Amino acid sequence: MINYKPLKQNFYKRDTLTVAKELLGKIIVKFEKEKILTGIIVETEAYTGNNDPASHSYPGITERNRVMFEEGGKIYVYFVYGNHFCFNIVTESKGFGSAVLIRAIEPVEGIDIMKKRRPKAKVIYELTNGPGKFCSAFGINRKYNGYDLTSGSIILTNGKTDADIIISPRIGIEKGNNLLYRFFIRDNKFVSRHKNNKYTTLLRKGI
DNA sequence: TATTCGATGTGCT
DNA sequence: GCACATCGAATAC
Repeated sequence: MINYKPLKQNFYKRDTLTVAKELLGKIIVKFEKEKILTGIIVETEAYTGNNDPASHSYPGITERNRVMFEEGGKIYVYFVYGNHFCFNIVTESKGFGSAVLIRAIEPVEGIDIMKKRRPKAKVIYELTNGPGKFCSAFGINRKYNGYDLTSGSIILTNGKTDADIIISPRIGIEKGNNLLYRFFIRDNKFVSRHKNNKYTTLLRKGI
């Protein structure tokens, strides 16, 4: 088994849009009892502390969004639509109120476990091509809220960085639709499907 | 294949 | 009481 080296906290304590973009291609690793789950991050969304009306942090600190205001490198998990969890990575400095939502990953290790947790998935990409699906496949729930990504049972590590990326409006929100805060890897079949691709912009990663 | 819609729990007004 | 960073079944074509 590979000895994964966690990204350090200074990776997360930067501008949220930069972190959201650079998270593409990174590997998420979850250590379970005698098992390991890994996957490549292929789709993210930024939720900033800069006058972003769609961000949970927008109204200020509450019991739910408290972790968003902590220092970059923490996990923010919340429950949504009565059924699903969403996994976010807190960014920037303490008090800032910002995070990146992980919307989709490409499974690498532990696919047998993911299939057991998502028996309805007919093809591999249905295991993790959406924020709720990813959390279900990885067994992520509210107990991970507030976890430290640099020293716990979930870490990120370096992966590929040479793919093209696409920027678009965020999915499933009403407010802040004008902001191009969604990032995903071009032509990757694990990206969550959605209708409007007409506002997307193509960029080469690293610019 | 594309679009609509119901289920569901919790945070916040 | 209502909105909600979703999913998947049902419906319409």
